[in-house]
Amino acid sequence: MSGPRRAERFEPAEVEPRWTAAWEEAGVGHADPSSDRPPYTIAIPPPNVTGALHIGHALNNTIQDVLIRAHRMAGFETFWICGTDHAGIATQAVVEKALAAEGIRREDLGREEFVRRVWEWKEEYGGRIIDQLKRLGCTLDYARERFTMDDAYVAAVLEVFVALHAKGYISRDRYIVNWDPGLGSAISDLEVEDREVTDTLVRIAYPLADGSGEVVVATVRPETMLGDTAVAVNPGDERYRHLIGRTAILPLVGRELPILGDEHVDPEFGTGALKITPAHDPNDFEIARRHDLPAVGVIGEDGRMTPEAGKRYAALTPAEAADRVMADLREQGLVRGEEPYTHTVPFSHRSGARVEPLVSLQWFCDMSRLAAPAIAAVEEGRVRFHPAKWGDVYLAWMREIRPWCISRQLWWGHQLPVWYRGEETYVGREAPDGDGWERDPDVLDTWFSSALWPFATLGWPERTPELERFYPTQVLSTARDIIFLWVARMVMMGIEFTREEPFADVAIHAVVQAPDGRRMSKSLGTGIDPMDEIERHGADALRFGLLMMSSTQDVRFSRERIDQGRQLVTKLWNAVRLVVERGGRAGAGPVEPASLADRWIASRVADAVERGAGHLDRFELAQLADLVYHVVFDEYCDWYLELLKAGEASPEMAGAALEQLLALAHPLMPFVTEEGWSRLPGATGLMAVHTAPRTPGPRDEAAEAEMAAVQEAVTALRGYRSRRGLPPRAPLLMDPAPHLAVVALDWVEAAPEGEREGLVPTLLGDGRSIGVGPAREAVDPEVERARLADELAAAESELARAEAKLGNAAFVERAPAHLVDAEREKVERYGAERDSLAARLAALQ
RNA sequence: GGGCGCUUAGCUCAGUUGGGAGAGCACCAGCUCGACAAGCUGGGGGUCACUGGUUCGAGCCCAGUAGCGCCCACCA
Repeated sequence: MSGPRRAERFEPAEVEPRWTAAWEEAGVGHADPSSDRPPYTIAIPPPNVTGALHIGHALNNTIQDVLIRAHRMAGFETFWICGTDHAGIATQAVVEKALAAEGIRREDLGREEFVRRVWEWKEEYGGRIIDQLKRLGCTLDYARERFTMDDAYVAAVLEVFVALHAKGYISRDRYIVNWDPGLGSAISDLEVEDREVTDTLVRIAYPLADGSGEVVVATVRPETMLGDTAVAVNPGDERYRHLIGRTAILPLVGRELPILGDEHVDPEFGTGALKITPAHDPNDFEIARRHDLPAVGVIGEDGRMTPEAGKRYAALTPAEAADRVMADLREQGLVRGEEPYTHTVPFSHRSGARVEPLVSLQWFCDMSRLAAPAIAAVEEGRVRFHPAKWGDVYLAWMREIRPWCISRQLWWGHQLPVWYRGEETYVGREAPDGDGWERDPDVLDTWFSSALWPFATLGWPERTPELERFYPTQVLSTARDIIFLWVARMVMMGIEFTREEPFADVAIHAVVQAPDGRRMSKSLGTGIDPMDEIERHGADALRFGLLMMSSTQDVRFSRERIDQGRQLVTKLWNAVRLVVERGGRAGAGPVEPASLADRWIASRVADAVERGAGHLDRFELAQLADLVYHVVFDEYCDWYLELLKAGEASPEMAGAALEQLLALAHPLMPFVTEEGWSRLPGATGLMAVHTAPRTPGPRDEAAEAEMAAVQEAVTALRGYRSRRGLPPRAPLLMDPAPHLAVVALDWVEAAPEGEREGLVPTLLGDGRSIGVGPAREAVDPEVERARLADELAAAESELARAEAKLGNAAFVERAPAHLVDAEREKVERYGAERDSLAARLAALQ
């Protein structure tokens, strides 16, 4: 008594880790600078050292692994640079949070001890994402893992800072910056996001000094009036022109404010008179520079009112100060109106706090001269974006580039190579000689060090073998959200310090959103953990699904795509089992086709290989995934393997075609293809380094046309069988030789005389017969009548359509001849079919 | 205020140079057949957002409209 036969199932959880280990052991990802193969390098966008793999990482790294694996198999010496980023703010925040759980503040520890704790944290938890990348199947060069705070990397960062300072690009300035009160640090323009907020727009009367009246200003930040140093009006504004040059008195403070004219003021807005607070508004800051006005800082870096705001307000929060100012103004009868006002307000991307613009002493990098060659690089095509439109976005930003505030008031990061002693300032990697020098406590913006990633990871400024051999890199793959933050800055720094563009192609991929269209984020609870998906269906399925989703636009996460990947994995696996069972082999070299089916599949595989290479060249990975799916599923499995089972194809060709398909699919689904390869007799070595030439064979148009006829016929017969309710077990055999299929169906006798022609016109076109056997089912005349009526209606509709087209003289005259001929052919064919169907229907009545 | 993108089946999305609209999931019907029930076969389902234009012919090209999304700019 034997139970049902059990298929050997593909178990990703068992299979995948095994191959990850095998690839690592074989050094698949390890680059050899002395190799004579052409280099192909990608620098991974370094994930945050404390981070975990999210969907965006999974997609981005799948894309990179596809590119790397495909080029490795194509004979390149591939180097996928591996590493993590110290991610100053994010990492510091994570560690601070952990310390807070123990009731410790970083100030309690002091800087040195705190930084030591961060390093401890990094050693303990820093490798998690690297392990996750291995689980995803990524063949990075793990042995050369880099970190943006490695000694060599730090040296590169300091070298760059010193060099840029020497050229006069980096300097220290007192300037209005985006102050993040939550972080206690300045942040750059790119780390600020606008949010809509409804505030109250209040109108405040400022009395004129000569007692002749008042000027009314409008503001949403009444507490900033304490720092006003002028009132501005538009010089063309008739209402106020006479006030220019006169003086107003700042209420509550008593300061004299010059009234001046400036084109920036919009007469239409508010009252048309603008209070000028140079220390707390970027526009006011500019106006103040133009008119040489002093700045009075009333909000401090601690986020509270300063002594300069006056005793009554000092140490309050700005919100408290606003209330008190309003109360005091009301008391003095100086409030002239209040209305709700909705506008955009800057918030910190980092801490979420409302950004407080304030004047602060910071280090800035002038980007204008760095930008010029980086603009030319894209304009002249040495750096190409895919899709190309992102190049325009890059250029638009670069052409309007502004100074970059690079200093951060944090503890974790690259401390500035700047020393002070009294009034002296020294910039250099080592402290200068002499006593009393103190190092600037600030650190650099994380993106400053990230900007050096493609060459600092290769040992620059040393001329290492890796740098000589693998720089510049070929491709940079990322989502669009860091084009400015990172991509643009890498191009600038790469050109400045290596005289070469750091990469030639920038592949911009989709941003994966939550299934409901919201942003995927842990805090919103909309995140999807890729490791869960791997657990569910395996890394291959996840990789495939993500690639299918990665068309050029933003896309919602769809688990169905991962299911589709799982289907393909299963299909491929079972195809291997069947081919092995039928005696198929790998590595047999060119196989002589033994049948129409063989010729057909060889041609279809050649087509897929060729189109796949094109998709890869154009970074169209979603199309590549779709192509692989269809050639494997629809062509190889649905048709070719069915023909193999029917004895219409040869095991030799089945093995050869499978070898090519496994190689084609391997970069997308490395695990199942590697496992399948290992099961195929004759297969040697790892599929991951399978470099057998995959130049596409010749297409066989004749075989494709004949096979199309067979497919059409078989599909028609299956449809007929199903509509007639005949048993699906009824055999359906094909003999493709020499030119067409002869179909034998033992139920065909049930079809009325004459119907067979309409059923399989392709087959009977040159007189071949259908083999017949005993009828198994009686046909219900009612059902049959209805079916014939439907088919008659369809034929008539087709006929009418073709006749209408041919009735259009312009069509006959101007359309290509083959299309016109096709319509003429249809008129004949459907005319005959209509007549035949009508006759049969009449016979049934 | 400027720029970019999107709108195709119930859902998520493909759709090459303009020549009879596709996939996965979902749905209906039938199938445990010696690769595969994580499966197979057949089927139903679409005003390609809307309006106009170009063309013999438009999902595709052009103009406009509406809705949604993103980026940049940052009139207090």
